[in-house]
Amino acid sequence: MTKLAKKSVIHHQSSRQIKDGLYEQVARIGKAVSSPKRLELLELLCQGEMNVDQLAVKAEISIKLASSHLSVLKAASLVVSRRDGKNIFYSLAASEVAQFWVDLRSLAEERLLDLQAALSNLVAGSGSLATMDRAELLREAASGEVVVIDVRPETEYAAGHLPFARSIPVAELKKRIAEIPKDKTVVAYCRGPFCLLAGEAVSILHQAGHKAVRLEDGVAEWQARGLTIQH
Amino acid sequence: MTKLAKKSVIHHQSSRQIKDGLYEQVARIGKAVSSPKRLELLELLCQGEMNVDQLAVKAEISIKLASSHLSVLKAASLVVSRRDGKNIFYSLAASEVAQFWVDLRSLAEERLLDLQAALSNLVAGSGSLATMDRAELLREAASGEVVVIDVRPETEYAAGHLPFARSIPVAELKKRIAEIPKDKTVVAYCRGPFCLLAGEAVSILHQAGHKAVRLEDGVAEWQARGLTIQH
DNA sequence: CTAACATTCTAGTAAGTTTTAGAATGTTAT
DNA sequence: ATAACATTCTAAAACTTACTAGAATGTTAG
Repeated sequence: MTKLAKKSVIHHQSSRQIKDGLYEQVARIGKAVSSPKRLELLELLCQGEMNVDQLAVKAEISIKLASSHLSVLKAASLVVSRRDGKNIFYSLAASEVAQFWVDLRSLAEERLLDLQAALSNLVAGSGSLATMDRAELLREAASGEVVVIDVRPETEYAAGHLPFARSIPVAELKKRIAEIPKDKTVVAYCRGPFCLLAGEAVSILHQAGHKAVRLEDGVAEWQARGLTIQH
Repeated sequence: MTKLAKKSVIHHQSSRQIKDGLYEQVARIGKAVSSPKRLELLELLCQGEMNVDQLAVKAEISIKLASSHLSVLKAASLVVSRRDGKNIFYSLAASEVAQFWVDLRSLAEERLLDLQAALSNLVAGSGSLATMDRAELLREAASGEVVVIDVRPETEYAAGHLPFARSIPVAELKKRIAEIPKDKTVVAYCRGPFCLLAGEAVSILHQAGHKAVRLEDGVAEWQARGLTIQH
């Protein structure tokens, strides 16, 4: 009656314990996305399947650290892995994860003034494509009025890209610049608003006398709007 | 040239530093939603404005702890506060925050088997309203075929509720059960899928010989589907 | 077998989080 | 002035995280 009373049942959860358990589960996802490096890895995986080495190089961290972050993401069921020969390839566990990354980033952009400021600095450098909406862009790309180029590494282009886009990785842009017609506006895109590749590409194109603008969307943003991706 | 060279510029950020800064900002939101108690507070605030004391009581934590969690949410710009007399009332900083809570919880439900299992235990107790879709429910509620009751505390009902819903807080349900017509199906809802109030209400109604089902939606879920809330 | 890819274990440092508690402070209503 | 509401500061304990490094382990291709 005194010490042993407690709650009189042991194998039955109190409603408080049930609730705590539920919120704790959701917090697992929150914890998984509470580290900047894990978010960067997640965004890279939105570009398509990659092995640990590619992820580590692109995120500029050690393989061991990448591996441990990836195992956290995997424990939260946000990513899955697959072995192919010597390599282990990671990919998003579901398309909802890409959607969630876009939602999370959008919320952060809406709510955090620091982030808005940082992004407007980036945009100031290379004119962003604010005015043109996606349907309009699609129409102009289809008709050939504008040239859409995907400046990510070619493997990411191969894993999925915007309709009518051509692959010209930013690393090859200078030597391949002759491929781009001088009389048309070039729309360059990369991994999304946080990626700097499209900005670089626009600078290079401007220096070469092209009319070029940046599209902030990447494939994840494009898909999040319900638009289709080409393979 | 040796030690001072480093990167030759001090007031100019490297592209790595820029990126790190961007992801770090987004991680601020992730950190804010990485604690179970903060998530519970966020869900409570989805029900409407509340002061610290109400939040602390409902989340079953001390006022001081509630206060410190709330200041974390405020630092992440997810909530705002307002003083009214002796009380400080917190509320969501924007409707996008409620939408984000629903998105985050949905992702967790989709990805985490543990959470699915915990929820199916809850649902097993009180038959959930899986079959009826929202438009259908709305029609039946409008025509009076079903009776929709909001079993949250009355102040939460007053802050916003589903169309055609009547307020009968679960604490008063037993003594007010005569108010409910015996010949109609009762649909009870509360704060959302993680809230146990509607389940309790359904049990009480069943014991009293009523036909009753639970609607898992709360106002946040209802709004997240683009449906309107009544005030 | 060897080399390449990746993970795991151990271990350590550094830093941050969650929670509780006591005391002090500030604001507002009565 | 006093009481109620809420925050802030301090401190401490328990815990978790991020990162680095070295060594060992496991898997697969050739």
